[in-house]
Amino acid sequence: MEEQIKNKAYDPKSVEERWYEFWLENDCFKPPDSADGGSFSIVIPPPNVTGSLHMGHALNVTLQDILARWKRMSGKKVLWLPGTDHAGIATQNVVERQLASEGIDRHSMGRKAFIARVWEWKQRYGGHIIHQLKKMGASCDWSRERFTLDEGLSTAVRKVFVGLFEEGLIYRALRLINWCPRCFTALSDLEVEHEEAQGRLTFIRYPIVGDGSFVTVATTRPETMLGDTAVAVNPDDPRYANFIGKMVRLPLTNRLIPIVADREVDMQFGTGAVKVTPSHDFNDEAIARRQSPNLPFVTVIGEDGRMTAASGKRYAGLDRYECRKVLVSDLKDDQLLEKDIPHNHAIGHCYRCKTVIEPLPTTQWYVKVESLAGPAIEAVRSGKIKIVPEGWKNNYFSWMENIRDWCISRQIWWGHQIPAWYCPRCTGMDGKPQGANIFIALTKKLNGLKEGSYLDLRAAGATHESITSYIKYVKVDINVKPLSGIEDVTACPECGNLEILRDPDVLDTWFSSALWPFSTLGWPENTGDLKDFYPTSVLVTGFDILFFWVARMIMMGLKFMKDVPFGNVYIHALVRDEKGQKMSKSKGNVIDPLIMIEKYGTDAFRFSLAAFAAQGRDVRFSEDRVEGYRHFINKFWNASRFINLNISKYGSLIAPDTTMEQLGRDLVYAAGQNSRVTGQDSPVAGQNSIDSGQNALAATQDSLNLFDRWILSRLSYTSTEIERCFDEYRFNDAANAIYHFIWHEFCDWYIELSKTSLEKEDPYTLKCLLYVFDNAMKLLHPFMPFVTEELWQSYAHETKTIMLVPYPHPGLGDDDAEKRMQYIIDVISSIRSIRGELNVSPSKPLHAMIKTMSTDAETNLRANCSYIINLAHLESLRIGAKVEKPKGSATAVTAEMEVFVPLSGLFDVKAELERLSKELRKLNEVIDMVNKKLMNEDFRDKAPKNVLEKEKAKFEELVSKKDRILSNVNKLRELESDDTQSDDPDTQHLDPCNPKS
RNA sequence: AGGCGCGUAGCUCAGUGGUUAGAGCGCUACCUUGACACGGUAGAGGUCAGGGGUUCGAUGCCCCUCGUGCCUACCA
Repeated sequence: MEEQIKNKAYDPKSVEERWYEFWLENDCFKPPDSADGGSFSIVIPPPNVTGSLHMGHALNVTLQDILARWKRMSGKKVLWLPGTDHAGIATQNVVERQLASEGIDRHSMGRKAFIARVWEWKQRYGGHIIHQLKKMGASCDWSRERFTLDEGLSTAVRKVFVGLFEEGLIYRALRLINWCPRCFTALSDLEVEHEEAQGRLTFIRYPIVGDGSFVTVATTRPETMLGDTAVAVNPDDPRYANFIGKMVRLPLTNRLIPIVADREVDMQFGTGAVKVTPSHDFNDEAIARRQSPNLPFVTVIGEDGRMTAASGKRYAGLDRYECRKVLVSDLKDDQLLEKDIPHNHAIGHCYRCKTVIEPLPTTQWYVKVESLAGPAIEAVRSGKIKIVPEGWKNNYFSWMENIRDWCISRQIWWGHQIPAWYCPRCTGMDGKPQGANIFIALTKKLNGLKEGSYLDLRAAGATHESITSYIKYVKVDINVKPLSGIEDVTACPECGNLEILRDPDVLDTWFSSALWPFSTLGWPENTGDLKDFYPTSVLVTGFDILFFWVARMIMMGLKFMKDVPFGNVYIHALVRDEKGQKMSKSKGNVIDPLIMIEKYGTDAFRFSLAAFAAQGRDVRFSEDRVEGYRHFINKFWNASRFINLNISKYGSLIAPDTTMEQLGRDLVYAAGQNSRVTGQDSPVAGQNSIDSGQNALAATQDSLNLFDRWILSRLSYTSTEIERCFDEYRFNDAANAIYHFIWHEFCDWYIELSKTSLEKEDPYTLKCLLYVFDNAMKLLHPFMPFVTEELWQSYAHETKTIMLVPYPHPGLGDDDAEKRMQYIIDVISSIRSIRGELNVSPSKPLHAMIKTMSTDAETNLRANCSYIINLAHLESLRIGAKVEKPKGSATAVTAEMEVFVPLSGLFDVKAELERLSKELRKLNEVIDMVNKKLMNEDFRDKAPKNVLEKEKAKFEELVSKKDRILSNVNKLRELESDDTQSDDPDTQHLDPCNPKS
């Protein structure tokens, strides 16, 4: 406590690490063995092992931590399960880059050694982000941390793969896929980012065989013409009706290709004739498959993005873009280039490396999603899964309803290797021995061969063992039949062959992520965690992975757990910079969360994120606001200093060594004795409900002072509000509610008022201060775990951490106290306003008189006049129905009273007249408006009665107020013409607060 | 091209079919008052994008326009 009193400012650095260690040592993040309130679980969206904390993570983690801490304090058995995913492509890229700097490539070191190297990297650097999550204060149960390549999770992956495979929901297919020529792997549709770019539309003449005329086609990718196998026109296009069935000579090659008809050809676009390159365009592939017989596929671009041998001698080996230039110039030379005009279109890029993707025909593994999507759609439609904010539901549906099969194989090494094997000895679907259809490249020559079919290599004398140990890559033709099983397949079930080969591909990282909500809880084992925590309560994530991850988790959860993976999905915004731009390294507008923490402390940073997390809106992050919330923490810190100072001063009012818990019980006990507070419910005991409601306080009106009652009522209201906000994931509203309560109610008013009653040694005020502050710390804790723990520990408590203390529950309000308090606030504010606007020095004590218009107002003001005197800095105050306005006073008019402040001598009549007429102006505007409404017959007839009544009452009040101001104005006018501004004797001998005077 | 969202104070954003539309930051004036200058008090500042419509009543609901952002899409 002494420590705290010394420091006028909160210093987060000296605090945060200490308490995080403390929580860990005391196992505060682990779910208790039992809890009455049921369980609450969240699995973290696993960040990439390669990742380091960015704003998105920071927001994501903050929101989850708020929920976890809130639910924990609310008595739930909370599990927040952390972990990372292995991020196949990204991680492999990182390590390959590292290797490249050492002059090594992964193929030369071999698969085994490479994977060992990645693990090494992972152990060394992979924990980085976990460390950063801890800095954020994340209350994850670290003892349950998981990694998607863990043994347990790999078992789950294996089981799911085999299950789906055996059911025919996983299959291999040869078709066009998105290929990244830099990452050297297939990508799923989702992993391709489309970006609008300025390109060119090239019009090329294809000579028609026989008649010397041309058909002109338009293309954005001229280099693919080398792989054209047809030209397509719409069968209804009269321009080309006679062309269908004719042959054209493909320029720059000697190939003849047909002109075919296809309904999908858009007659409006380009020339209405389209070149068809089935190997390099999804659309063309579809045309090719619609033709009968199917059009042939000629692949002219290879996996490395260079032209293949099939493109002809002149172009083979050229980069695809280089080839484009050469080819266009060649066409020009041949007079076959009609025109080449600028053209905007969308181009797909690899989401990992931004390289332009190349559609290529390859054999890949797919998940047939249609049957999985149905139930997943239904789960959301039926409300079994609630998506918040609701707007995202539509996105979810529209994607799910048009979902396409999911390509899950990746041609990389880091990941779950596909559990599929091939027997080279068995006969394949094309009638050949399968070994002839398995192509293998080796890292070194074996018996004179560096590559060839498995059969070729064996025929040359290489053993199965030597082949498998020197594999560089393997390509398994679509005609080869895969074998799969929970256990590794070591012998061909058909022919008993022991010399079989494993599929080299690994699974898409999202395949394992899709199982995350149950694989992390121990599935396929039947664990206690699964029973306790599945389905999880809520998934907190960004919308950017709604399809990648959320949708797939729902499908997999329903399929393998027969239940949804989570009840709620809270989708939060993207964090942008203050200009609304997406943060990205290339733009250089990235704000590093760790720098924010360093500068302002974790609590201020977390609170900022929560306060800006309005639903359905992006977060525009600006550092100024973080600073603002650091000020808020400081305010809170100093409120605590104030309380501690007063404990030192007035501690004798409470028993020595009283804990906060005891204090609460005492408050109730005393209440029972002298009827300060009635009721069975203690404000702090029991469920910790804040019972300041009518029941509890009915008998206290004469004993607890107005302000104690008022602040208890505000606390109660705030708790109610916060609980409602949390329930609806309105984090920003919750943050604002607590901010407003602490700063503008507790500090601005209650602390100021308490100074007066503490001077009178009112023990209840001290107790209320402590009690309300104690609850404020609890309310704030989920947002600001560190400072609240630090402060909480400086008070005597019976429990060891604020983390596990019951969260304040909503209670009843005290309307009577709120209404009375409003009078006091109005009076004090109006006097302050007079002071401020008439430029009266704050240090000058004033006299004031209040003419009351009801006995209720009068009693209320009299009971609290010492507070008014202190807060408005008065020398004297007279209250009564008969108070007359002294000459030369400034006035303020409120609903039930008039306030006069005699200001002879330091009084600028003009300024006061100005002030009053400004108020009159405003008032007149409103009166006009209300009057218009009331004069409207339709309004009187059709508006609901209560609204009508309200308007009438409002009108009366406004008019009365106006009259009173007017009369004050008139008196001032008289004064203005009166030169003798002598001191008013009335103000001289005022007896402060004496009702009789 | 389709879908979704946004446009409210100088800035960032809340908000609601019916009180004089709010907050934070910023701004202005005054104040070093014993919790806090990372503070206090008092102020200034808004045709709620524009135009129609529904309604007794619209910033809120509907339509259109303009501006802006995002997602989805095989127009070569």
